[in-house]
Amino acid sequence: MYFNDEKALIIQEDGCVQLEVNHPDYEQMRKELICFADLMKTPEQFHTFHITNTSLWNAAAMGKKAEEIKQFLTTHCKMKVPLSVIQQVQKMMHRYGTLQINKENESLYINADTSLEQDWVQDKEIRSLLEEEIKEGKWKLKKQNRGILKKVMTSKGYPVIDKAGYDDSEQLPISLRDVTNSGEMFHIRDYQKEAVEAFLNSKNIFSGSGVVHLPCGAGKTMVGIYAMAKLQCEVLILTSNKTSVKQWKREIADKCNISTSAIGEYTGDNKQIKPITISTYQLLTYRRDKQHDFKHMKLFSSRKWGLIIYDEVHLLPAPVFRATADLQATRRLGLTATLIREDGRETDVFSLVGHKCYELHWKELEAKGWIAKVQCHEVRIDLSEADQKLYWESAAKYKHRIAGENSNKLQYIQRILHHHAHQKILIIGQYITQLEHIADVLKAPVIHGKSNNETREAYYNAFKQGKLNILIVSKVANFAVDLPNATVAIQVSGSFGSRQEEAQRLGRVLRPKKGDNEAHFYSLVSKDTVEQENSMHRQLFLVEQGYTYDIKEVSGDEKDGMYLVQ
DNA sequence: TAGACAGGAA
DNA sequence: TGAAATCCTGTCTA
Repeated sequence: MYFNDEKALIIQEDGCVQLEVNHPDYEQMRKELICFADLMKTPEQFHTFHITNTSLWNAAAMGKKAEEIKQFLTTHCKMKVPLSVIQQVQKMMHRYGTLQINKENESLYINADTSLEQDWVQDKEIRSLLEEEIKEGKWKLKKQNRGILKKVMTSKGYPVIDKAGYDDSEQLPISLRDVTNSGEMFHIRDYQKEAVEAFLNSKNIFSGSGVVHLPCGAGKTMVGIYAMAKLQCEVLILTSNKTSVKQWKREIADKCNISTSAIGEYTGDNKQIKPITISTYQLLTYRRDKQHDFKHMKLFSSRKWGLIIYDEVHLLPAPVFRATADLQATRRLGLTATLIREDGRETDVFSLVGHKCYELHWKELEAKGWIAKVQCHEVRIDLSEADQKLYWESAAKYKHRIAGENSNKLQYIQRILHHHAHQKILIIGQYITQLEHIADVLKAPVIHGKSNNETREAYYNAFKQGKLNILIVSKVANFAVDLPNATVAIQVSGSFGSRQEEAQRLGRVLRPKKGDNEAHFYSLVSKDTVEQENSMHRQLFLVEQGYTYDIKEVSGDEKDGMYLVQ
């Protein structure tokens, strides 16, 4: 069989694409591939991508053509591209845009391109959501099925473009201010403006709804606020926690000409419903037990919202998906830094909130200087002798923790601290006992879930003001929006293969730095354990964004710390 | 009537 | 896979 060794790709029948890491065109290839395929694995020699229906539609939504993709695959494949892959690309990209939902005289219709096969009509589940056939390629559908139909059709390989528009909403005059409360001049950044334009004019599955994908610290709140100012309507904002509710409220009051009495918090301790209302996912999904209803879901229909903002949309809980399915007549804006979920429900986010309508890769923002340049290091450390015995004798479910708490990690933490002396360093980990032990040895404070607010604030402030250089934090780092930024982050343990957590933690050093604008992210991993496997998966999202981990293998009895200083 | 705290949920 | 964090509510205390 013809096999060209100079080419970079191997393509399998199931849509998996292997990219040779040492190929001279690796970087260029990676950039091309992530436009239409998902990164699945990153072992040392080949990175595996997967071409899926969703990844192809996303490419189509962002303006890519089937021909370009086929051309790219054919040009760079070591051998002949499997026919099944060519067909999938052809079929899915061509299907995109051929099915539409339209509104005529208050009724909803689905219109299909009749030059294509109408096999979707044969599907029982899809049929049950339709009302009647008007003529070939035109079906009437029940209004209440608008969301669920899109979801079902999408999952079966038929993306529908929703052009039925939105219900009338209550108007609310909002404009941006030029000067903030602290007297600073304020203007919106170009990319934030572009994101909102893309959202309002999105021509993908939903016109006028969608997900904006921006790195941590790129000012996603401002994107939401600018969208509000453009739309001039009443807004419901859903976010992940109470600190974030307060932050939205503060930002809106600071950046907009609007009376604070028009902004309401709808949380456990304060249930206001105002023209701008901010709430949490957890309140919405609260119910006493499975026999009771979600009593706060009615917030969705309590006013004529013109826009619903889903902050951190990747965290969207299952019951809110269901509610969102019924909300297709309200404009929706999703905001996220990491549109990935380990439960695979990102397709649901696409089909119910909206497709990705704007994206700025982390590395692009770095190049523009809006975020710091981060060097990622993975330090692979041998298990200590005691832990090694324990590890091999223990059942699988305990191995992750033993590897995470590997006592050899401590000496490498100390070496890294020594190497970055006088810089601001966050040590982040998963297990409280481990963190407390580290805190003990380093004589540094630790903050975890049970630390009260005064303690947290006191340490955060000391850290911000430079009175404190080392701060140890638990999983609070995944949630706390007020956790101060640092120059160096050391991850000592983490939860299984969470790509989101890895990205979140790297985000802790992204704020631009004075001088060379450089920061470091270290991930300490026990060599040849489940932790090493998990860490590969954790890194996938960041590798997709263009980060590379420089890997150092070290053994437990090494006495010199030179490996860090080269 | 505010604050503390336990218990359940996802 | 397991551990930890968060939030909401109801109850108890001062």
